[in-house]
Amino acid sequence: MEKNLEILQRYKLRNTEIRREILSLFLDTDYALSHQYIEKKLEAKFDRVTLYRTLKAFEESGLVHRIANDKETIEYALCKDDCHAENHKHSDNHAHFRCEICQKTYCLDSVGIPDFHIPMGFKAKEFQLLVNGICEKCA
Amino acid sequence: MEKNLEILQRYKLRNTEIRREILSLFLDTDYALSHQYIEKKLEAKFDRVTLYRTLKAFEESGLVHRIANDKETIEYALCKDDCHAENHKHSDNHAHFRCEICQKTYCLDSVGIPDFHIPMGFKAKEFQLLVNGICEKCA
DNA sequence: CTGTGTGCAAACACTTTGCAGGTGT
DNA sequence: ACACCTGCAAAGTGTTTGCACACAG
Repeated sequence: MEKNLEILQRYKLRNTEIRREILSLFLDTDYALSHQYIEKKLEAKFDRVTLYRTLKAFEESGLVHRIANDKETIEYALCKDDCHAENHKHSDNHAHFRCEICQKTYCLDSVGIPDFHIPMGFKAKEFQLLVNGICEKCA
Repeated sequence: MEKNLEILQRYKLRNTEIRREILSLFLDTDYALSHQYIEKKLEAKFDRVTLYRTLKAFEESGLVHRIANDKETIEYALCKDDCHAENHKHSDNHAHFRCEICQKTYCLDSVGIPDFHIPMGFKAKEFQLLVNGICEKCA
């Protein structure tokens, strides 16, 4: 995978097998991935600890972002399109959609966070919008 | 505490010591509480397991709601004002604000979720807006 | 060659479950 | 009286740390 290599380089991540594979998983999937899901997909090919560290490295480099949800599990996603492009700083300011039925979380890159009024005194820096509902496929 | 008793009754929760105390904690605090925080406050007065079950009961009865965040820990909050009033169904459709410095999460009851466009095919049911930034006190 | 990544073992932290006894209504 | 709540013990699950070795740059 040429593309994977290039992406890893851009984020100053070393080109190792597990990183290439996990990156491929992210690229091939249109919803957010949890540690658990990835582990299952990788079928014990790698150590669980390494997976933790890989996800951490991906997050810290800015390759993926963590998605807020009200469950116990954390999910990660690549931003689509130009988000993981030149600007090494992620703008996570788009909405996320979580399907009640299939439990998958999608980035709604087209949905920016709309303007709204914040009470006096609070300085807002970043917004995350989580929408719960039913997705296309489950409808 | 007269008020506590009344609230517990309204949510069909039995009037036990731990429930009264935890409810008081929620009433006395203007930010969201995590299991950990409550446990510390209660100073080993009750079993940790009971605390888990109490929070679960509070959540299921609709007394508190779970707040989405991108950390590992889950936080709970009473809705302010009329939210934990007559309607036993919570509307969590208000924004939450998390301070980067003090790490506290506040309900911004005054901030409703604004309208925005959801892509075709997705059926939205509930919205949660998380705002990260710096709060009044830490500014 | 050097610094970083990986796998293994173990520790640690978090959450759930089952059961016996106690308590609210 | 009955259903529900609590505490304890234990199991189950998730996450982190330290270390030795391997590997990418």
